[in-house]
Amino acid sequence: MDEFKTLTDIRLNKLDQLKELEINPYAYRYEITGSARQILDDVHAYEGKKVSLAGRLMSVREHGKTAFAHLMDSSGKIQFYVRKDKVGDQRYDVFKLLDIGDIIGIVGDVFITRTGETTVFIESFELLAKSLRPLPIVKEKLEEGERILYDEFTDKELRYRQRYVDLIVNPDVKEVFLKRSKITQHIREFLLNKNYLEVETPILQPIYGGAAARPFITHHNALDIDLYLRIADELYLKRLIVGGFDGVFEFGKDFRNEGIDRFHNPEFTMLELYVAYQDYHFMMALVEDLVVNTVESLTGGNRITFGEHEIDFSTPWPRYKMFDIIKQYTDVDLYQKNRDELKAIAKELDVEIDHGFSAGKIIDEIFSAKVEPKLIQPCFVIDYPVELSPLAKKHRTEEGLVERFEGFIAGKEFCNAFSELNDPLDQRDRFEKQVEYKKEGDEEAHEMDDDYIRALEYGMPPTAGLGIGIDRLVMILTNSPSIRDVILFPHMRPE
RNA sequence: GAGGGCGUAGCUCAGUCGGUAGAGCAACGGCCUUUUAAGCCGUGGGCCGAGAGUUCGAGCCUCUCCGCCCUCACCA
Repeated sequence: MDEFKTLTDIRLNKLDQLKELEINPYAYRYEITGSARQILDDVHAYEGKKVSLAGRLMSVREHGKTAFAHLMDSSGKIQFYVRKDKVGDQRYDVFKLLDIGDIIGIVGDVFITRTGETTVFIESFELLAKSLRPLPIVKEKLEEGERILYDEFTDKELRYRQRYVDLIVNPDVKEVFLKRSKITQHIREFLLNKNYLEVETPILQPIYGGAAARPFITHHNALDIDLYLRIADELYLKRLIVGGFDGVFEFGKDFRNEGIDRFHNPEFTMLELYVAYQDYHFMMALVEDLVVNTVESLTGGNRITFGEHEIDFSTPWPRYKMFDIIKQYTDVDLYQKNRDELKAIAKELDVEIDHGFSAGKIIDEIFSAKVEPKLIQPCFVIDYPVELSPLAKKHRTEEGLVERFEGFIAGKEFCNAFSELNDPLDQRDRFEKQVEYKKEGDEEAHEMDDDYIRALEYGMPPTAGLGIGIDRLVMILTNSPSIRDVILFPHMRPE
């Protein structure tokens, strides 16, 4: 065998040998009767019965003219036992040409070995797809109920670039993405049950808006115009409220041209929701309801472990006014302070700020540095400075503030919502201010959106709006320290 | 964008003071008919991330580049 240099060469040679035996190494279909999980969960019902399974060969322990092996299907791993005198000499030779990683189908009777493991004693098997690349071999041992892993596939770069391998050999990874799917499905059903309408709005937008971020730019050839990949769905969804829908939501991919770290991926999933005739108080209650419901559906309770923290989702979650909570953590009252005073306070508190920052931006910086990391248990921070929120409605009683809240869990923002600004004249003023900020060099400031103003001029009912960062929420609910652990194919530099 | 860490066999990792590249698992050959990190005997496998430099000699020292991770900054 020394003419074969690599493991893939050896497998290619086996492929040739199989073809010589007139075995198609890439079969067309295979009839199965169930899953590994079903059998393992109900051994007594299956014991002595014939089953047919298909999946990936994950381990082989040969013992002369017999072998024990594990087959893994989408539900889990199950052991099977193959014996030369059972499958026949020729087929046993074929079995020896199989490799870990091959996709095979098996037929046999369920029994329990004398060490107590549920096993399929196979009478026949079929190769369904030959694997040409060696999988990482992860071995595990059960010791006092603990699962001990040996040679676990841990290289993060390989795991993210070759997620398919990660999913094959690291069962916990699959678990996270099953949970992610359950979470979004649950949220969707929750909202549909409340009669909100799921809609789709443009990803390619001539004017981007709805958030403060730098966009990706693309080009439409036939029209010869630049378009932006959306940074938010907001302005389109509110046009739909103008159009007469009372409640709409969208699970949307947003794209922001910013740095990448363990909390940021260039494309990410945002749930946005708009409800006519409601305000931000209604929306806070809705968020509590939605999140608590989701946690319950996932865990059966209302507590979750995230890193070193125990998160308790019991409602009601505290509502902290932004200036109150800043005062609580810094002993400084920022309300009604002007920009120069705020600059001095920031310096005093050791919070770095740029020269161009507005008063609102300085307040936000102080909040982010001194308060946000402390907000471990679920809570809402409410009533933000108007400059930070060009799309939010003026506070009904507090001067200079808007009716906005952000939700925090484990020291990170996971949602943002407000009573939506529906006064077209005020909105035009706000946009004009944003345009000024932009001229002064704020790359994240809004552009003027004349069509959006036009829509508001026709009249938009009082509306409450919400955005939830789905990736962030999934991180918390799956105890994942990095956003890359909850995105199947996180962004990577090209190989 | 700045700072720190890492990159050695398919996987997980050693590699001393600069002196011929190592282990376990996987693979290959042999033995073994209820094993389970199966076991025993034997064998092969490397562009040491890439390139340049210092040196008689570089996996190791220096520089440049590439990729990943962490922290910070910007953001959700």
